[in-house]
Amino acid sequence: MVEGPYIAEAAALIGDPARANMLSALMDGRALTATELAHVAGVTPQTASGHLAKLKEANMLAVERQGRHRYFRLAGPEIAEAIEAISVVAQQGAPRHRPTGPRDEAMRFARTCYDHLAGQVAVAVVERFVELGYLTEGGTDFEVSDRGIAALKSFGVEVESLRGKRRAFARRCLDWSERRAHIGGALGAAFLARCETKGWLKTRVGSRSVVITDAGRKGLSKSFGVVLPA
Amino acid sequence: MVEGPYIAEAAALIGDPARANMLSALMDGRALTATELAHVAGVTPQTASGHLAKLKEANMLAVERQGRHRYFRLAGPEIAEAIEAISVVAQQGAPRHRPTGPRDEAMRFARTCYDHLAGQVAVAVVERFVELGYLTEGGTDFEVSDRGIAALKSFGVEVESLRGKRRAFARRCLDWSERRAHIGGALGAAFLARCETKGWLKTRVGSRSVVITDAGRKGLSKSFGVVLPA
DNA sequence: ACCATACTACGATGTTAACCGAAGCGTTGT
DNA sequence: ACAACGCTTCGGTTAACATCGTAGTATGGT
Repeated sequence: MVEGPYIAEAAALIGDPARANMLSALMDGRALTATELAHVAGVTPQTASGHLAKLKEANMLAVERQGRHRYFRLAGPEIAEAIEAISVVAQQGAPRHRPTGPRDEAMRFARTCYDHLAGQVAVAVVERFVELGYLTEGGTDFEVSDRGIAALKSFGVEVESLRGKRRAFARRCLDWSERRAHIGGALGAAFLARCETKGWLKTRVGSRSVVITDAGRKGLSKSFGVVLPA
Repeated sequence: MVEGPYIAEAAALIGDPARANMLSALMDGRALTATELAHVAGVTPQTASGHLAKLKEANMLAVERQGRHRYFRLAGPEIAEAIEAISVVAQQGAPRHRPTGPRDEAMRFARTCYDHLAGQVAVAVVERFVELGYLTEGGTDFEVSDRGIAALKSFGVEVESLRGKRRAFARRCLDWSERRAHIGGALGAAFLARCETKGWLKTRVGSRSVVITDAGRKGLSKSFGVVLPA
């Protein structure tokens, strides 16, 4: 079992409160500056700089410089998945003071996961799409049927143009709260983006939770027959 | 983002080399005694005792006492999944001295994951089963068709008797090395157990890697048409 | 040219926790 | 009853590391 130490190294990196806060803040897939991350972590910029260097060294973060800013984002979906998996054990791990506040409620209902939609809404959409025969679940990814391609096209997402990219096309992403799969990858990102431009969903800055507008509820119901809980 | 600290707590627990070694050793789902775990971790029994207490406190491990021994095992499949997910980022994280020894080769080919089969062999079996229409992939679990139930019955696994249990029936479990799903849950465990009693597979003590016997190669090919790499 | 901003490098400090030795408790075997 | 074994608790030592203050470099704005 030579892998133990390597696992420990990676886990220890996530295991610091400041770094965990930074990673959590990046879970929506956006890129944040070093100072912003210092703020969410509750440490000074100097300290944050050190943490970010370590996370970058371990290839957990990717960095992009823009003028005098340095934007950090998660290096890939695998990082997000690992953090979600840890969330699951952290959740059931400690049955102590864990006030399920309104924010948690909102998070459960709809949130971003890296750059795609997650939560009850995301799962409801996937289930409906499978029901309609738009999607089938194969391997680690979803397959989109011809009917699905047509439906998504009329919705405003060009499936074919997403395929060529290096990025996974329609990855299955396990939902932290629902424990069911939702759509990640390029298709998941495109779907979320399209919902936003249509005004169906609104993302709030500084939070992963997503608000469904009235138009969104009606649209999801009318276009796809998706039934959302009240 | 109130969840950061909780994630950090869980990750830090996994982030200690001694504890990571213990958890790795338990990844095959067996239960080990405290002293055995002390040995694999490379620490004294006193130190191990402290670590085990913490892991138990966090509900990552379950304990069972038997005489003067205390047997520890992973508290559930979620723990195993989290560790696998961390393995993925640890893998791609550090491209330094990582000698892919023969043990790693063997692990990639066939190993146990908690209590079911993983690696190239496991993935090959799943793909073939899907191809034959025995399985379909739905949500977080697989569905077994009538044809699949019949085939498994003649193989020696009673699918129906597995359903009632509290445990997930046929969970999709993402493969660390292959990055494709294989069968976990009660069905995965039953399949592995049946392969062992038939003499198709041999598990080695103290290692997660699994050996395929000649009978196993022939049997998998003959019964299911599974093609294994040389 | 000047200053403000964003970030990084270095050094000092303080806290945390892993570790082991010694000793204690409970169980098993003779 | 006694010894052996498995495991846990306690105390003290040591090493690692997160943190911040000071100081430095680079970029952007005026």
